[in-house]
Amino acid sequence: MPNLTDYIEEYIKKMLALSSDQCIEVKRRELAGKFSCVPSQINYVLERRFSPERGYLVESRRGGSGCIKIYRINGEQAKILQELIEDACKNSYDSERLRQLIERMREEKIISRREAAILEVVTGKDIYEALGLNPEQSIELRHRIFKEALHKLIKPGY
Amino acid sequence: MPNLTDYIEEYIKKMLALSSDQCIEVKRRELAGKFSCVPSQINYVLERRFSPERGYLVESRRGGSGCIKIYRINGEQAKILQELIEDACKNSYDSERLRQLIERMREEKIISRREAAILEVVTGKDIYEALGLNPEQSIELRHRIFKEALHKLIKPGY
DNA sequence: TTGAATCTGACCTTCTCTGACCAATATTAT
DNA sequence: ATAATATTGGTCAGAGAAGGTCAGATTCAA
Repeated sequence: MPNLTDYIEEYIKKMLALSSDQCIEVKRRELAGKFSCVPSQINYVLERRFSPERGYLVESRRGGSGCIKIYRINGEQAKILQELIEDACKNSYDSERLRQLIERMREEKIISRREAAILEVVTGKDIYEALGLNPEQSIELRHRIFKEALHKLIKPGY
Repeated sequence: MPNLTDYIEEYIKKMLALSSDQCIEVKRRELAGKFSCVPSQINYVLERRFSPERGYLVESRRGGSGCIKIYRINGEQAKILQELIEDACKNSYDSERLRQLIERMREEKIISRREAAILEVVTGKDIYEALGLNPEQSIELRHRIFKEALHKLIKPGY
């Protein structure tokens, strides 16, 4: 009944549960070997079942003794991230609201201080007003930028 | 899991930490001997892990009693960024040019991949075109956003 | 039956490591 | 002094070892 992807997912989750720090390291080839499948199957599983949206982070290194690291980001963080994305995608926050969101993301360590700094600058109203955009355009643009940036950041691989 | 390069990097960093003045001197052969590898491996490590972009400076002297000096430097990144910014500020780069600049900064490790992703999104032309801005406004805005974001990043503390 | 999820394989990129050969500098012999 | 030699470090191409990507085949479920 369950398929290969399910088994691999289950296996990884067990490993994570056994790990002390919510973080495991695997070799793609080895793991694939353990399930007698092609290595890229592992990528598929990671993409589908261990995405940021589901509360996981994946990092990897190529080359000799390369590996794949899988982190569980704490449930709170994951929830906040989802909220933020949904929120931000619904509709136009004013610049103060956006600023608060960014601040919160930084506090929750979803983004770094530098990333927050960039986002604050590019979603601040000063830039747009100085250019003679009307308020509607300005809000729309900030909103758009924020959304796009967030989408980029939660993409697998980032 | 760590590989030879990691070990050598770690060793050098420990030495640096122990040094009083953020500067150490090593013999390439000796160091290679300590890790049972070929001498050029040391060059590889220095190139990959102790680049200026990562905040290090390497000097060497050949010949009898030659040696390699490794310094930890501060503020070098800021200098590189300053130059880039000045260039970008003088010449109003188009979106492709900006993209290349961002790419280069990422390659040089001045900004992270995530930071690069944000910058690429916010300076890409797609966002502005969809909003019906005329080309001049669009260019001006991208330019401004890029400048502001970078200025923020090189502020002390970032 | 049809569209989404799963799975495979061919090909690609990145990182590491080695070895042969090159370049520079100090030391020693003449 | 000058030339020869020894001692260092530098460069580069290539092999090998991971992991990544993507299109297409297959399977599954509505």
